[in-house]
Amino acid sequence: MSDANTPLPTLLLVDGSSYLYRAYHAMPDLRSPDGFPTGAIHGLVAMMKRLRDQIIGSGPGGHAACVFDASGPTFRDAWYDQYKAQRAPMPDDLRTQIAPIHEVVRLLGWPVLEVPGIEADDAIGTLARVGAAAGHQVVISTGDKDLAQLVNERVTLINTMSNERLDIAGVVAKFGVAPDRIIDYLTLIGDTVDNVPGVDKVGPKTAVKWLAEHGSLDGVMAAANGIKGVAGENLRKALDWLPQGRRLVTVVTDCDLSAHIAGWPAVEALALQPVNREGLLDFYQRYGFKAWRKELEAELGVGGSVAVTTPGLFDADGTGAEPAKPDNSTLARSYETVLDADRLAAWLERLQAAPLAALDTETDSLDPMRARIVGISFAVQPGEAAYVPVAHDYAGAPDQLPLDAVLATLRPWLEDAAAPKVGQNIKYDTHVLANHGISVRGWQHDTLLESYVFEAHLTHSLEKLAERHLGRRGLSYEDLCGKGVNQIPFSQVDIERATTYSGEDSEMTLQVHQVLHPRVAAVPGLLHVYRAIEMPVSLILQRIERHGVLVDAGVLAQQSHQLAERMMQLEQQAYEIAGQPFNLGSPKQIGEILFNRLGLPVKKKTASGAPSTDEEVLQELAADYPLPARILEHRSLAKLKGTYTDKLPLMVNPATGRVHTNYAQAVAITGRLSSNDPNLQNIPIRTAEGRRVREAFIAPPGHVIVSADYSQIELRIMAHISGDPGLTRAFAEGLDVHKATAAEVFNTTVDAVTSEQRRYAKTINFGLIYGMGAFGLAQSLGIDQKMARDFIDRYFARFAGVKRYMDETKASAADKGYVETLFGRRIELPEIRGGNGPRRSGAERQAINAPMQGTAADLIKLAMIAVQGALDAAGKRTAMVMQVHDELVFEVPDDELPWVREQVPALMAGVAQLSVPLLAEVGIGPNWEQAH
DNA sequence: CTGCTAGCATA
DNA sequence: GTATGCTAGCAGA
Repeated sequence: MSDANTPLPTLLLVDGSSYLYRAYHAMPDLRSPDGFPTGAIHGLVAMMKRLRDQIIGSGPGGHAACVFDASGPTFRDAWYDQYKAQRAPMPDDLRTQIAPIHEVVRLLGWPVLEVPGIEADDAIGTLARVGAAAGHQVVISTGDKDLAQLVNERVTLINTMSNERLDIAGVVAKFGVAPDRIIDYLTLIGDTVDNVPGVDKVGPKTAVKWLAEHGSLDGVMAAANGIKGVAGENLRKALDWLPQGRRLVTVVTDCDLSAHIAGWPAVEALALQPVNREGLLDFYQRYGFKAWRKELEAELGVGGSVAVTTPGLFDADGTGAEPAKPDNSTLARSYETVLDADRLAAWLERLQAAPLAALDTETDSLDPMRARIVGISFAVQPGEAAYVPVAHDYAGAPDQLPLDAVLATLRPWLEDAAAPKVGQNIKYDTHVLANHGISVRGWQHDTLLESYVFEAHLTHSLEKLAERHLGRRGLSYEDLCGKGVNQIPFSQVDIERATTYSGEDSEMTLQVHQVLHPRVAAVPGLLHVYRAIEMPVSLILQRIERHGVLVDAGVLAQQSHQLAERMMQLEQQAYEIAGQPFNLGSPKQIGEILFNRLGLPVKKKTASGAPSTDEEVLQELAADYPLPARILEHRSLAKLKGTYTDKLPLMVNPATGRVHTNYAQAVAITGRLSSNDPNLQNIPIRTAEGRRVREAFIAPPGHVIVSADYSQIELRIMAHISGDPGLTRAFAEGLDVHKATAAEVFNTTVDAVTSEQRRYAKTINFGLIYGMGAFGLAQSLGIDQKMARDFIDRYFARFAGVKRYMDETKASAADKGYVETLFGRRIELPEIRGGNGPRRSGAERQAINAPMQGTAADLIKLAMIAVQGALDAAGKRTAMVMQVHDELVFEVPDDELPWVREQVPALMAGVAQLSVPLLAEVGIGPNWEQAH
């Protein structure tokens, strides 16, 4: 559509910045002959050419501007220090394309505007206001909804990507409010991209409803007290913020641009210029846009008109020779489907010659122990990959090489420790191949772990890594297989699409590694953690998981039975007291019975406002009423039964008769592992009934369970890092550290410390590790806050080094934005510099805790490496079967027990020389419970 | 069927 | 008051 029929001259304003990312992500990873990234340039040029044609027409004349954000802070940053704080930095591959983009847009004849300190939106707002006042029909091309607030009789929006056009009626249709209420609308819902909060839990629906009811934001705010529900409550909480939010989302239309546009504010200053063909020719030459160059040469040869042609936006090389494919990300790459033995042999040669090869398996299951291979992909250089399907079985699927033949061919390479390999989450692929009898060797790198070490606080899926580091978006698993009920197994995915997907996975893994590894290696501490800790631990975890642990399902079944009986009794008693049956598993129904029917006092509320029935509350009520105690006991038994005694037997792998947990190595930001399916790191121990679950974790005949755990490891680390003399001495002398703490705080001797004093000191010690304040201590000791404050003060007076550590850590974290473990692992704390109080306090507590928790994690990982290394070197059959943060559990053949009980604690204690001794204690038994 | 909350298990 | 993962209930699709 063109505006040729409108009587007013057109002013076309392009929000260049809003299209940068879109073009970048939409385009394949194009490169100039010398390797310079050109995808975003290509996308922008195609779009600018088309826009000029569509809106202005191909003849001379017309007014326009292409506006970009400048780098650096703007006035909004000064208004609000969290503005755009969550935004990821621009990928390097995009950043380098910005200067060429400005250049080429100018060559195409466009006035280009980029004003330091002023955002593109505000510049556009100003240009639009002035243009409209000067009698122009203003068309704003943007992908950003925020600019809808500028729409009026003279101003329309057009989204060039989607071809959507918005006038006043269009805005009402799309957003449900008129353009002059868009600011109010945006203020209410907030802007997550720019990190501007709105009203919590209020989205487009509620915002539109409120604005319809109350006319405007001011109307809504005035009516705040009358608005019911959670949304109303959140609105009242947000009242102080909203004026500032409104200011942030309001586009400024009176910026001073005169220093940046010669002749401004005359609209004539924005006249479109003729295309600079010579300059453009040279530009196309430099960046390898061959098709456009030819086209321009042809035009120059004919010496014809100024017509600018418009190849499709997604026409990757601009030749127009191929129709644009819906999946543009696969263009310009070469992925081969390997269906015969010759091609497989050819790829094997390439793999064997490669300095580093990426591989990825596609399977029929997420469970690493049960997954069967459906296909394997490889990449040895960017842009190229092979996919070897072996088990696609949909109707019409081509004949594939048999899995056995493929593995037989590849085995020499897969098992060659001298053949360097990289993968994304190599632990999984190692399991999968092990399921088929292949022991993969030669893993050099894992992009999952590179990313985890580099920025643990982010997510590490290959999809995200490719976006973050390659600026690339591949096919997603969901694209291929769908989700939920409609999900199909990978074996039913069309082989051509599977080739693209799996090929991309391998190829992107290789490329992510090429980008990420240098960044890890640039920081010596990170490289050390990656190479000397995470990579070796990954292999050990694979072995632990694969070995599994023996669980006696019979013992658990019996416990389940006993639990069920006791729960029935409790239920009957509860129904009698309540006078009616109710679901003891429902906090909601418990609340109804307790607080409404029986009229017990409400002690506290949950986050969403319901009366809380948590343990603390029920404990308190149990002193005065009979029902809460029954509920408490029932709840704890239900937890045991539901989570452990019923569930664990179901997790026994029928093929091995064992339970194989999965350790997540890249989840916890402090460096800890986490365990899932099942979680073996939260098996009960505190209560007697719970503890019995551990009786089911047994050693097979001729073996024993050995548990070795670090004693007080985090407190020892605190002593080491802080250098506090009192704490150091307590450990050096081998004292009971809680008693020693109590003796200091209560000004008595170690021998005279009462058990209550020790309990207090223990709570303080733990609290300190968590960055606790007086409130928290008071809460957990059940004392008043002043008393708690007093304890803390006395503690810090006696252990001044600890106090100094806390203060210095907070200061250093605020200064650097991260904290470190003893071994150089970094924990980013983006919110420690953030304005908002509670969040910053939270980050400060993390700053205190993370070095201790993280160093403990580093130490036990080093212990795993040391112990497994010693076991292998000595040719022992002892197997490491679990890790529980400060504890390692082994399944030990009887004859190896002397070696293990001697060596393991020594190895654990010897992984680091701190200023206090490390101590590991050993327990031995027929099951895990008795090994403590 | 999916996603959320409340509650609770561990270090 | 740090770091996790899992379950039942329940609401909205």
